[in-house]
Amino acid sequence: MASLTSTRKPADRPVTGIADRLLAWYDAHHRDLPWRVPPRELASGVRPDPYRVWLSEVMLQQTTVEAVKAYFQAFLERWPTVQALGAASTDDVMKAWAGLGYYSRARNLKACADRIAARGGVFPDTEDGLRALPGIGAYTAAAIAAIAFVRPAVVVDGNVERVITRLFSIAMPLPAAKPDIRAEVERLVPADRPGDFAQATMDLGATICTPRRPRCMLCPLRQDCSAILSGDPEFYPVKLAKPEKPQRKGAAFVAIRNDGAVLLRKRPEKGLLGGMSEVPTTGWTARIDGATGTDAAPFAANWRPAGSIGHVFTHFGLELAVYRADVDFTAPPQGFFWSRPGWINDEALPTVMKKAIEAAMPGSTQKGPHKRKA
DNA sequence: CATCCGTGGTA
DNA sequence: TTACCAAGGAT
Repeated sequence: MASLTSTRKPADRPVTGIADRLLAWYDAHHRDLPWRVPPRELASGVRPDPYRVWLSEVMLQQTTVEAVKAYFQAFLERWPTVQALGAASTDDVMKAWAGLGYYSRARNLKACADRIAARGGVFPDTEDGLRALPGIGAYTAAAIAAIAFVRPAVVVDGNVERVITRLFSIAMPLPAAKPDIRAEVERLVPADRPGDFAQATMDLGATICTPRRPRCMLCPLRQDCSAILSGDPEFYPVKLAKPEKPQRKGAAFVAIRNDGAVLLRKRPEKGLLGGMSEVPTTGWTARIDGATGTDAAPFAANWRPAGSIGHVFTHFGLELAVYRADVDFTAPPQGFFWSRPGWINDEALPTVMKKAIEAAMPGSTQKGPHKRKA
């Protein structure tokens, strides 16, 4: 049975063949992704563009492949090189990132692009060099080093953790099991194809060794897998229960000028939705609820109820009462600005704010990466 | 090591 | 519907 401690020694079991079987499966069943150089092309000497590898890896942090695709294409089209991204304004990058979440990534992306551009557009080709850059942590540094620079880096993401804990029946809960997982990956990674090995493990985790209902019958590693013998591979990886999310309340105020312009303001650079734009709201990021009526409106106006919207953040849920007022003043109050009429989807608005605006102005917003008009 | 940080999809 | 979770990083 699985051990709860680290007494298992990595050298106890032979691993010959695991990487080979995994890579053979990858050669035949890999996903075709916009940022990826497929194994056949890689073998014939095609090298991945480090800019694309980096951009995709940052976007993929805690974000699904399907959500990333459209944003990756939009960024690449608008900023084809890291120098181009370095020449962009942080504000434009935030606007382009709107809707993808974890907005500090966008700020760090721009900061990192500046650093790379200052080096002539050349990325560091070592794990340590990459790790020192903003927005690049242990995982991303290893992934770029392995995929773009063929370094034998130990790439461990959520997929790898799941595959490895099942393969070796590691029952120690995460994150305590991370050192053991790293040790197992370290002895599996092949020196000649570290990038493909990393991507193969992630593809396996995404399509076969899934969190729920893994398709073990189709798995190229079923003969190597310890968890499958237990009859309940889904048991792994073991994670501690997460604390339940508190529910907060507040109000949002959508002021609309007669030409359709919406009154916005910019949020502080740090913290929740840092650096993004918003319609004025009552407090709701504090531990306590904000006011839900018009008492706390940013200024006097004919505020009318426009329904309410719900939104779920990482660590709390939010219900926002939405009010709309049609106003006739031209000069924005101190700290506010008017969005360009009809261009609300071009602002750096997080999804929760688009929901509020949509409630006040049905049909005005749309999802996905913003595409600039000509 | 724990907490904070978005969003959308799935069973 | 609730609950989980996705190619994590910064502090």
